Amino acid sequence: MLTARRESVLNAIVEGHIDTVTPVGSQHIAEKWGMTLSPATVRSEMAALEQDGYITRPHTSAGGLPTDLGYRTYVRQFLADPTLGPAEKGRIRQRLVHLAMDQEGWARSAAEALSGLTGSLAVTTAPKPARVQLKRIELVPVHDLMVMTLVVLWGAKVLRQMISLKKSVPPNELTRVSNKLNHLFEGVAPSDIDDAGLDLSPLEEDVARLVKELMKEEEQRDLEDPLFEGLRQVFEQPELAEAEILRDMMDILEEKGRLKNIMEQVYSGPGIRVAIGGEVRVSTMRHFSLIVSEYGVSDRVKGVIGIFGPKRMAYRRNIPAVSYLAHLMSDAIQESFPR
Amino acid sequence: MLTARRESVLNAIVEGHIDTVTPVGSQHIAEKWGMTLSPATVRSEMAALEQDGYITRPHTSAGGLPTDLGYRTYVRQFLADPTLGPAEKGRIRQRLVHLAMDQEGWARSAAEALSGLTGSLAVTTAPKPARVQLKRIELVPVHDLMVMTLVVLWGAKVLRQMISLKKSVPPNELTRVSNKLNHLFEGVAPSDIDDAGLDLSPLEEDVARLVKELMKEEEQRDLEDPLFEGLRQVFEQPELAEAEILRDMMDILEEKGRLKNIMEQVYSGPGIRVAIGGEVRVSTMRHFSLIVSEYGVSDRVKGVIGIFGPKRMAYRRNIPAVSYLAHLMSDAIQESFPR
DNA sequence: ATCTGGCACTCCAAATCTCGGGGTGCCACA
DNA sequence: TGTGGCACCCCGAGATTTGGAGTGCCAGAT
Repeated sequence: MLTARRESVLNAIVEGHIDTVTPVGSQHIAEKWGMTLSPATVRSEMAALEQDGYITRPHTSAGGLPTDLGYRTYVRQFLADPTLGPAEKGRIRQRLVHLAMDQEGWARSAAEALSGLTGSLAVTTAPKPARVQLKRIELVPVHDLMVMTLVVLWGAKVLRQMISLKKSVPPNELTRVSNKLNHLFEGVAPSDIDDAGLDLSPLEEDVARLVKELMKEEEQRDLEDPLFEGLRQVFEQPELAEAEILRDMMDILEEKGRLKNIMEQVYSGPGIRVAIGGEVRVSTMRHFSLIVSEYGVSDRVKGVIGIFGPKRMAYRRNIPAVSYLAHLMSDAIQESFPR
Repeated sequence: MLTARRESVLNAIVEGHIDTVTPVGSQHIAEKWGMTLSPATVRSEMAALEQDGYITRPHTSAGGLPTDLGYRTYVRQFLADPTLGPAEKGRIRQRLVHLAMDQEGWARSAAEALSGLTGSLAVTTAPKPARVQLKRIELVPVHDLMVMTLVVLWGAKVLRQMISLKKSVPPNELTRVSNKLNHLFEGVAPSDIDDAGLDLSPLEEDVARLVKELMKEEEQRDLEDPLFEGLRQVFEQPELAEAEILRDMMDILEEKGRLKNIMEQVYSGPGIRVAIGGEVRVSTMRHFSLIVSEYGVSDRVKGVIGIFGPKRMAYRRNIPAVSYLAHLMSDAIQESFPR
């Protein structure tokens, strides 16, 4: 049974731990309370909290530490109502300047704002349109048996892939091929690329197939690669003195794929999500939390923005910040992707 | 006076320190020597080395630690002759597979090979052609007052920049503009873009100017942005337990610009270079060393590859590895950029 | 039926102390 | 010029101590 009082004791424990790093004892809590409750009473509440799995103790006769479940219940209140003071809102808006930037620029700018504001490691992915449409194909000879295929999509995304040829092809022939294909396929979606009955040369066919392949892949992926900002700050966190924890973090951050994978597990649909420690089935996340929110315009374009850090992070500030920034991004995108 | 014997004592100190992490005393050295010299004699040599600034002592009556100068003299021998055993060569070649990769792919593959082989943090920049030449201009509308300009260069590099328009321009007008400019400027170098007497519309002029600007910038930069590989491994290094040293490292690695700057200070021309600790005037480099080598084909295309790590790194292995890999890269490039 | 003050007890973390060993410097001698 | 010997230094790893923060529980107050 989680009575109201018990819950506020839990809150005090979580917040106490967040800003002292150490286990927090009954006295601290009673004091924070303005002594409307005695330490002894708090102790009995703590015993109950431990019983029910909200807190643990590092050893008998030590203060309490929140468990994942403890954090979860603590966090719930901010998820329910992630509103932000107007002052904070202003501060965020101020930091988020993205005039004349491409989409990756937006993502970077958002990450910078978020990181600067919360002092944590911010993670964002650039907005990615759900449907892809061909703008132009470009064939650039690299040397006689190698050609780089560039596929420019609407939205200014560029895909690239090398082709190796069996035999040398002169540049002007390449130009002819790309012109022909551009003519045939301009503005087309990957499913509409169909070379049946078009009477294409073998090279033309190869290129068409490759382009279709690349575009399909692009359409399949649902997030761009994440980029992060504020790595340095996260090292200030005391938990990273632990070699093992540091290793875990590097494991997650070293290749984008890992982080992306975790983000995909967590975000699932609009709204703000939090994954706390072991809640996501990745062992290296044990000591960390991830706050993420999707942003974008439903079904047309989306990205994800979030904060990664030790479980002992400032949820109270971070959750509303992520939430608000996601809204700002969505608004900006709404304006930029009309139609 | 650095006699031959004194120098070999220095070598023993450096290598001893490299693999024990601790200061190294006269006994160790004498033993390593097979006891052809007594510890007492070694001590007097060490006194001289300290006198001349090759080593320091953390306190009276402790073993010796190499200074930057000490490392420098130690390293000199490998710089003079950075040859590698055929076995090692084979192992490197084996790791370096870059068929059908673009140039950034090469750089990444090289970094992976280097990192995997030496267990250090490898840094590379993609090969960058010295001269730039226009392949194609692409104008992609983003929304009615925003257009993304893509500039495709020979070598398949793509530059991108947003333009904001004063008033809306229909897509087919954009296509017309890009077609016209492509017609005029295809294959041209930035200095040859000259809109005088060409009778261009204001928009055409703007785009032409922008393209010229972008290409000039591109020509000016002499290195691509560095990318690195093997971050996790460098954290295994015991020196990074020191919070301050760790912070210094994050400072250098967090934004590419910083690292690039240091690399540019160090590399200066073909051949292999080493910067040890304070030798480069960047305070955060105090505890670190950087081995770099240019690669490429003289005056036509170049990049840089290197290893970053604590001063106490395996120069003996790392220097030849960097050197050999640079050669491999140069050869590969030679093949791929004929003409 | 709850809450509280009091008390005995636990455990950690920091401070202090001890001590062995790896190191030096120097000197006298081959 | 190199070496053995010797006195001495000083760090670092344990061992020991100690103070404080904390608990659990009980008996009495509300």
